[in-house]
Amino acid sequence: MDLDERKVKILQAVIRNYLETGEPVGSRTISKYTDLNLSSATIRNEMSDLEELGYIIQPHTSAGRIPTDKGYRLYVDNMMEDKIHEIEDMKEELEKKADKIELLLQHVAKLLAVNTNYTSMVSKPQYKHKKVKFIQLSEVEVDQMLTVIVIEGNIVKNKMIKVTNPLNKEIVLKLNIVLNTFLQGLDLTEINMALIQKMKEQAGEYNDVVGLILDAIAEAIQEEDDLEIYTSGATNILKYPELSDAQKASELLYTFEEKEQLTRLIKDTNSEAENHGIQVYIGDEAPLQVMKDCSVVTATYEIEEGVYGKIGIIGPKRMDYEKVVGTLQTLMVQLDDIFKKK
Amino acid sequence: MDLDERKVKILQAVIRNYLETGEPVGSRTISKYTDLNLSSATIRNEMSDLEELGYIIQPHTSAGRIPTDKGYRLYVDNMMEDKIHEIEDMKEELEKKADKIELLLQHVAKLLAVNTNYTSMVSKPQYKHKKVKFIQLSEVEVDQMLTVIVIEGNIVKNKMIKVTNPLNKEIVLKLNIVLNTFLQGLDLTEINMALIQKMKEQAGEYNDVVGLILDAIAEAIQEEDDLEIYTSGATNILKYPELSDAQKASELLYTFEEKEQLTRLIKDTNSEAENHGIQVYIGDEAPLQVMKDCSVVTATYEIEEGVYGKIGIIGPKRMDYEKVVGTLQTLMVQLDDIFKKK
DNA sequence: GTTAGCACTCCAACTCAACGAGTGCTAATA
DNA sequence: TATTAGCACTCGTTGAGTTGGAGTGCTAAC
Repeated sequence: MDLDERKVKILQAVIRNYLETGEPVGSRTISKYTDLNLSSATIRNEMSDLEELGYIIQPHTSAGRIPTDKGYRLYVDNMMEDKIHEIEDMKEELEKKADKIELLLQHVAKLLAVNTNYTSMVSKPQYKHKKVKFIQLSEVEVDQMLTVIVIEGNIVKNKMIKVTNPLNKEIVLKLNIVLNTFLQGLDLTEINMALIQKMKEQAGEYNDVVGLILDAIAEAIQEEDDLEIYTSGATNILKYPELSDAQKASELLYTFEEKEQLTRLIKDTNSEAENHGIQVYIGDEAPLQVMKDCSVVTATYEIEEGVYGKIGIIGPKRMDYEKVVGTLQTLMVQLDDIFKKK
Repeated sequence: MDLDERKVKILQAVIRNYLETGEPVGSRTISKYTDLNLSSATIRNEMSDLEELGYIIQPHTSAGRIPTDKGYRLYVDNMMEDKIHEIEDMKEELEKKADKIELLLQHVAKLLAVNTNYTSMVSKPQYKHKKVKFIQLSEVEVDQMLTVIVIEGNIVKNKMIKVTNPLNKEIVLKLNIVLNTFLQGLDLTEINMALIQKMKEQAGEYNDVVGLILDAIAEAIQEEDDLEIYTSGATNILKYPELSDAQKASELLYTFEEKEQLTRLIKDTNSEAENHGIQVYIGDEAPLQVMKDCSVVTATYEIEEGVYGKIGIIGPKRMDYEKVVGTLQTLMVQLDDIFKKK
């Protein structure tokens, strides 16, 4: 027995209907609401076959059928193929816009969630080797020095430094020159003891300030090291009865609040993501145990060669896959627009 | 009939027990687990009185009693008086520590939530008249200028500005001097057209850059204008059955996710808060309709004269008030420590 | 004033039957 | 041979009793 066209159509109908209602769908429903013009009895036979093939399942003997993970998988693979290709082709060339990127991504997450009624997450792109691009030391108050550090990707970090004895303008100028000539273009691994020693020599009696600034740089780069994730619409999962029983909902919501599990998810999917397109994880395929009753759709965006982040949707398995993929797509276009405008 | 000491003790016992169990408490329980040495019948009589006085209520005829809002109010007012005074006395003198303050407050929120098992919120202190303290323009790349703006409270903002024709070092120096001499110490209302015109004159052919920088300043100050709120432990509310029915929980969680309702709450409680101490809102007293089944405890902290933020706890009405107030207190001490150390 | 005792109330949990949606199977039909 | 009508069967859901227990109010005795 194999999967002929009619079976696929019936499977499609079952899935579509189940996506809408969340209830098991019976043969009579399919018979009435499709243009196949088959009696419920015939549908029953076909559905029986589909069950044997593992695409649908009965939650209990006298209930309708619901799709299995395998069924969803077929649906996604077959019916979405076009859409997915479409998107893979449009290589988003996102202009870097590092300051305010947090707000932007938060906004993206929000849009995603509002448009889909599912939960969204967006990860901040990470540069692999964070290089120092520019350092500036300036006096804000007599004992307060401001260190501005710009790292690769025009990410700007600030750190106030308290000094006990004030530095005069010349010293500040000199320190700025020393700092920039020594450190520009280096990442953390390249700033070694020998280098630090030399800088401190040049700084003379102000070597303690250099120490503080180096700490600030380390801190700034370290800060960028942990993958930041923005989520939105976490409470949307409560809209789907199959996910909103106390136990499950609580675990899921907790996962969205404490994001460190999500970073694992992002990292896991990153490593697999040789193709930088859209990926769909259904049920147990999802990289996190808590999401075993969910589907996860992720997309990768690149802001420059090798620097990319993820955007994703988490929702029930009866997720409106077409819409989700569509939304991810439009949102990428919008992202593009925003980046280009600024 | 008035509220004698024994009635208060019984009321106390009812509330304490209800806080623990979340179940209506009966006369027998009180009789057994207090040192009053009264039979359940006597307790029954007293409870009947307490009900008549409006401190407790029966959810249905043959059930135990649960405290009314009035009951909780008495409990809080009477039994917490000492604690509240204690805290009002300890005027927290929080040293300002503006950069990284976001992380710090986030941490505070987390600690609060973890310690209490309720939901916490922390608002960022706001300066009323945001004055420009320091401006710095520097070249990061040939067409990329970085504007650093420090405003009152040592809040640092950055903005990248793209220029079409590069500025040489002298021009940058000159612009920095112009910007700082003209703008230092001013807030948004004081930067008027006349001033802007004068600055542009001084900037000569680079007046467009001045325009961009002014925009950046406006943006930076605007950004600080909206009250930022950090929350933690939103999912904790699901631990309390009386709050975790689908409808209520969903609304509450949504409120914590979309924080703009919380800003209203903070602002409302601010205006009332002539006393900068701890305030308890029980049930309908809470400033937000969604929290009508909750209690809200807020505390005000001051980082300098007139600049304060709020920290607060939202939980079920059967909240462990003593613990919450205690935790708020310890956390304030910790906050103090952190500020002083740095 | 306190307590023991008892009748009463009412919720929660359980059982049970009726119902209905949906199935599988068989026999008839095109 | 594929499709369909018909029917018996299954099983979860719903709603109506039933019961037990926790808790109360009241009364009479201490």
